[in-house]
Amino acid sequence: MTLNMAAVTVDLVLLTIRQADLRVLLIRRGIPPFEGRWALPGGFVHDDEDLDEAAIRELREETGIDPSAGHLEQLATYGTPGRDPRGRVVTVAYLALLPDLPAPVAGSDAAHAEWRPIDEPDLAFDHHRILADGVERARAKLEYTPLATAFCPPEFTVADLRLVYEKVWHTTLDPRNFHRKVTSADDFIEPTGHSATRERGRPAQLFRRGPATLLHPPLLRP
Amino acid sequence: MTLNMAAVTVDLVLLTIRQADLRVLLIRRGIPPFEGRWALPGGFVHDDEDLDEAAIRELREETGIDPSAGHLEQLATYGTPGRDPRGRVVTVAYLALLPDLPAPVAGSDAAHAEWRPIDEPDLAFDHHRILADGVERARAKLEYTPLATAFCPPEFTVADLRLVYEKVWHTTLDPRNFHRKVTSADDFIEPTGHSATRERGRPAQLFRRGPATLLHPPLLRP
DNA sequence: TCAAAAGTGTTATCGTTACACCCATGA
DNA sequence: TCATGGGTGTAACGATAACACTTTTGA
Repeated sequence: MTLNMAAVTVDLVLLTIRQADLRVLLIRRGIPPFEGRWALPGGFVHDDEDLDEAAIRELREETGIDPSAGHLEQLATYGTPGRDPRGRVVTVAYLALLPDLPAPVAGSDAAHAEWRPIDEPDLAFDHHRILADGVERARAKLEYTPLATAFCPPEFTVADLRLVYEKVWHTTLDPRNFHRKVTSADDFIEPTGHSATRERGRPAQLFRRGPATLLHPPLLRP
Repeated sequence: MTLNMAAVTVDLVLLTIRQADLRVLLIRRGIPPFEGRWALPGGFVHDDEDLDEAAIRELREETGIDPSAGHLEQLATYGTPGRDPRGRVVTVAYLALLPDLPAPVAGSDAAHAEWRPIDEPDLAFDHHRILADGVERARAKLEYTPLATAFCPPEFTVADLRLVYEKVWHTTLDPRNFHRKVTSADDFIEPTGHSATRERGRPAQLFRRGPATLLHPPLLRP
């Protein structure tokens, strides 16, 4: 039973909107291999643990937050021989979309964790490819699902939501048409009755996530 | 290095349109566990082999065809403890969309392979869930990608392509509007100049796959 | 009163749907 | 000639994009 065996890990692509930019949580590696390089957080899957459970546990360890605040899904699995110089390691990557946390990176065995721009170069292992796949998945999912709300706090304005789309897609959207589209899409967002005043301008209504699981009609990238 | 280790397999969800129905290739298991039950084809990933390579090898072994004839992509990974009674087995599932093969199931260690309806009950392991995920992925991908052509032979008619959509989505589509939509979508299909006569009716133009990787505008499920 | 952001109305355009209609073949 | 499926035309409808305009706040 030793042939065809591999170590199994989960790696996390944690995305958030922070300081008006799309960012990913990276960890500065303290030990070889790739010592001193940025890497995705992750760890071994325990013997009695399902893959999703391992991803949730790692998310809690790295950020201290519950996945119900955002969104967590399996991304893809990477197992090229030699991707880890220590031996055969197959990693199941997970993608999380998270609100900007007031309490960031609480844990943690991750002493040097930071929210970094998504174009950070020189990542450890094949993490550049995993990150690129995660970002592309997030971009595509924003079109057909209401997952943009996973980047938002429990109550948010239409402008907050628009900023999510603009930063993830790296584009600009017409605020007036965007407003009409998201407020008229079935069950996407629901008004809470409250409103929020920013520094300037008219106060905006606050919304929370609606029950929709698919966006109809979709919001297509320009 | 023995903790957190698992056997790694690939399982294949091979879909085709056969006898005017969406079908999946299943294998009748000859040995325990689940002896006598239908299962997805699959096998162990070799020590020097990438995951995609293992999937391609298994596809060749099970069907004798090259994946370039259709489409092969990673689907998802399943690793619930206890999913295989023999021990910890993590399986990376792949989804293939294939044309109806004149030479089916050539291989093979799979003595009892058959193209079965996709609602086949009582599959081995957690293969019911994997199959359901594969079918749903195929349904979704037909909306936004030109992958319906992967179910077709190198030359096909618009009616052939429409049948793919109708069988995968389990619905009916207006032949006239479908024709206009697929012939006007950018780079989806290209006329070969040939035409084909069926038993009845006017001969139809033959097409081949175009270079598009995304379908614009998309073909949404009714 | 002004700047800034929220939100509504209007119009041209495009894609979809439903269906009338014509075309090209085998029997 | 008729039945059958291939393929085009067209009009009503709905979604989108561009942008003029009104609303509500802080400074």
